Amino acid sequence: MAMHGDKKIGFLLERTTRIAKLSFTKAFKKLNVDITPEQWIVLDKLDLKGEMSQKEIGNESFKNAPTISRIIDNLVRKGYVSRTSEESDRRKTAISLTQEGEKVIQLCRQEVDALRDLSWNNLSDQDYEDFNRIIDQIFLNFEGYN
Amino acid sequence: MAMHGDKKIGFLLERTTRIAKLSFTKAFKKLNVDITPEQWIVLDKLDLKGEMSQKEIGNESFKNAPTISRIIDNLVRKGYVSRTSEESDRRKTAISLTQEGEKVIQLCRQEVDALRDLSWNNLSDQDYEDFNRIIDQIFLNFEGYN
DNA sequence: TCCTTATATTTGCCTATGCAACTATTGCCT
DNA sequence: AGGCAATAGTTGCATAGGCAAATATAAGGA
Repeated sequence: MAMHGDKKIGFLLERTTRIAKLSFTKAFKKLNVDITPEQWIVLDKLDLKGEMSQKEIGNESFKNAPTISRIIDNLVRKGYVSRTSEESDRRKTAISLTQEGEKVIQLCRQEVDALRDLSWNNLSDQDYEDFNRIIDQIFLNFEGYN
Repeated sequence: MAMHGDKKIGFLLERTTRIAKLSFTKAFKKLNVDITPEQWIVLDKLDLKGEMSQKEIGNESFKNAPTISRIIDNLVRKGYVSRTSEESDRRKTAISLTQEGEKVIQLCRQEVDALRDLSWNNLSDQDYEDFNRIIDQIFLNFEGYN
């Protein structure tokens, strides 16, 4: 395998992740919706799956417990989700979308999809498949190191 | 072009970027060097290019001025770089590696290279080229949105 | 039942990053 | 020269995220 020095993996990932976040941030601002990309991820998960515990949200979005806890704090403060202590296991809190939260989903869904499609401009279906495969493998490689 | 909903670009990027940073963080810890991946990026740039202004460092690493300012603050506090006001233009500060900073580079270089190679395990040279091309195009696509 | 361990969440402290506002210089134009 | 715009850097305030420690609750074993 050849050298990988000319373009640095960390740099490529970091730079593109950052501009992706910025783009989504601008999209929400354009729509006059006061959420961040991370908050969108949580709202979107709740929309797809319904009520979830913070632990479940964390597992599915690969974020740790403190991070999820604080993102939920902010979403509760904005009135987009609500916390309810679960009866069956009072360690858990059930997180669910409020009506306001559902409204936010409605407002943003189309633009989010459009932006995701835009990110694949000038790239083929084959590129899409390759990218998914490669970035998953890179993830696994790092996972093995940890 | 087909739908891109099943795997979400933001998620793929974010997850892999995060584990990459974590891996580098652990590598530095293993070496008993108290730097972060971001601080490494700056030290590495300075090692390659010699004295640079904060603006130059920011341009090359795609970080904004406040971020660079604070990363440099931390590196100065640790004694790995020094700030000198430039004579020709006193708005600029010349940042340079200290001897301690050079020592850090020496200590880490090998492990950083090894980790970068490891990230390409089970992937071909073609994959490497494809990934670079695709992620660059994704970056450009988002850049057009902004 | 009592004790130990595991799990879910929260909080404190730190770095990185974004935006906006502010300071200090330099450059340019009239 | 005088004044205004551009440039380099810093600082305040916010979110995200990492680690470690603390709290609350549940589960399992002696």
